[in-house]
Amino acid sequence: MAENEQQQSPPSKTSTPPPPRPTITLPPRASFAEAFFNNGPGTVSATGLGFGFSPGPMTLVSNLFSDSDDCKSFSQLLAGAMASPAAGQLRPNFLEQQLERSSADDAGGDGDFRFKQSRPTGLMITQPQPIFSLPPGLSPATLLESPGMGLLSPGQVISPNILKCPALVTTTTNGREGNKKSPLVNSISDEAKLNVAYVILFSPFGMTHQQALAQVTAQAAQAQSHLHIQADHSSSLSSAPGTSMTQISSFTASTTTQQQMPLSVSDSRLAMKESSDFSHSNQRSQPSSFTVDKPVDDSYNWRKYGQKQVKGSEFPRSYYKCTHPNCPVKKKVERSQDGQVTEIIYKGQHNHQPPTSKRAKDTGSLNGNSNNQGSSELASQYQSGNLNRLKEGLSGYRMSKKDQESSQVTPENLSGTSDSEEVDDAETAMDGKDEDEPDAKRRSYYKCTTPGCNVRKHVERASTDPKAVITTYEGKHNHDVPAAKTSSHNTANANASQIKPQNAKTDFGNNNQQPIARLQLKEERLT
DNA sequence: AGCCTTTGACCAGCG
DNA sequence: TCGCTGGTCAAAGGC
Repeated sequence: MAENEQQQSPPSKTSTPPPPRPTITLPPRASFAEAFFNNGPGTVSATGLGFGFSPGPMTLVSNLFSDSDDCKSFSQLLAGAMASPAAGQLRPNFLEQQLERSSADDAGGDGDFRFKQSRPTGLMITQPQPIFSLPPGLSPATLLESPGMGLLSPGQVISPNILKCPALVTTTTNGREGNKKSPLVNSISDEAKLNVAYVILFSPFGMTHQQALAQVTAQAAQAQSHLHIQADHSSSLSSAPGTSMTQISSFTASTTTQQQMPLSVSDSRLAMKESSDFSHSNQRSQPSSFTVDKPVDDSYNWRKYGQKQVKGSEFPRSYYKCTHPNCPVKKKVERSQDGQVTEIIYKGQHNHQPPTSKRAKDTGSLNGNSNNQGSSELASQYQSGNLNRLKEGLSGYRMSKKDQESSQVTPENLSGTSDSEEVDDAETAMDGKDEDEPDAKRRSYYKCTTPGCNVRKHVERASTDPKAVITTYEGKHNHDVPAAKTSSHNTANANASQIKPQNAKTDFGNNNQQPIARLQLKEERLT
């Protein structure tokens, strides 16, 4: 860390110093163990159905929103998912689904990629008190529309507390590669970036989403408390490293990931944070000691071949190549001075399977039985499984010339594709997976009944636990949220209300704030 | 010995 | 053409 800080002295060349970013510094939170094992009553599933004791990916996300007072770190949430018996039920294709849907969401083709298509039209944002300020022009809605909220499903009740959480995955679209500016983002102050909890929706091409998940999971071992809310006028969503943060690591040291964003199929952008392996026996809140400059653990071996201070980025960018012979994959990693990986951009596609045996060093695991390792192994397993088919299907996405050249597929590039086909492919692939899975899931499909609205919802329930639900949305509602009405389907809201009755309003001090509206899941009925 | 990181220099694209 | 910038090379050194 210190090494990084020292070596990354400001470049001599003049570069416009980025405006100060709103920084949220969190106080040390409860131990990881507490958060991990005591999944309190505040748990709300993303779908509102509640995962209860068996958190899944969505639960992780939900937890972000369910946690009322004390922010649980995303790491904690992830860790919880991995440790849970339901971890095995973690939809290996969950992220894929998100990917699919998010991709499909872009059918709008307005060039302004947002995950908003997946967002609820009226996400309810609850907040006990103002926690942070958003830059002028940045409304909560904007926040939620950001890719960072890609996993948020309609109906979720979101607590801005999420914004206090150590954020995990962030995305950036900057530089020459993805300078898609969104009107919304453009309205945001320069250099302001949004750093929100971002569950790996997209993985790097050669990397399965499971691996991405594994990485995030590995990161779960690292409790970090910092989050920047920044709006980057030049990016749909950027990762913003924390310049100021309260580090709360409950684990033993080490490295790995965090993730991120615009998705690429043959190439994705991934923002990962270094994560720590952890041992359940050591889950005290304590200052973390990050091991910096270690390649993010994504099951592949990388060799750093360069580092540069990139203009527009306050942090140096490192260049890595996959060490596998003839593998063209490269990745760019930006780290903050505190060692946090703020952005990872993959380029190319691995032409090989991930190394079967993890490098002993890559994670810096102090106990050879880290989650990280397990995660990687898990990822590898998935890698060779049906997910590959899904990935292959994804590779069919159209890429713009630029992206083809860079082997990157940003969400923008996905627009115009036959999302329905892609989704179908994905679903087909997943169906095939089910056949192999002893733990069959039940796949329900819903469609918004509003005329002309093509939003679809896919609800998966574990056969073994009806409460274990993963809901993925496809498309964007082209209509307003129906008038609020009591609905048994509006469980999310109900749950949220139970959990945070006091957080009935949002106070971001933003004029663009929209009236609180709770998504009516009920409207989406199977057709 | 092999692999990796570091780091200054070089190159190519772009305005 | 020139300067800026991002990306890459490659030598040196460390582990």
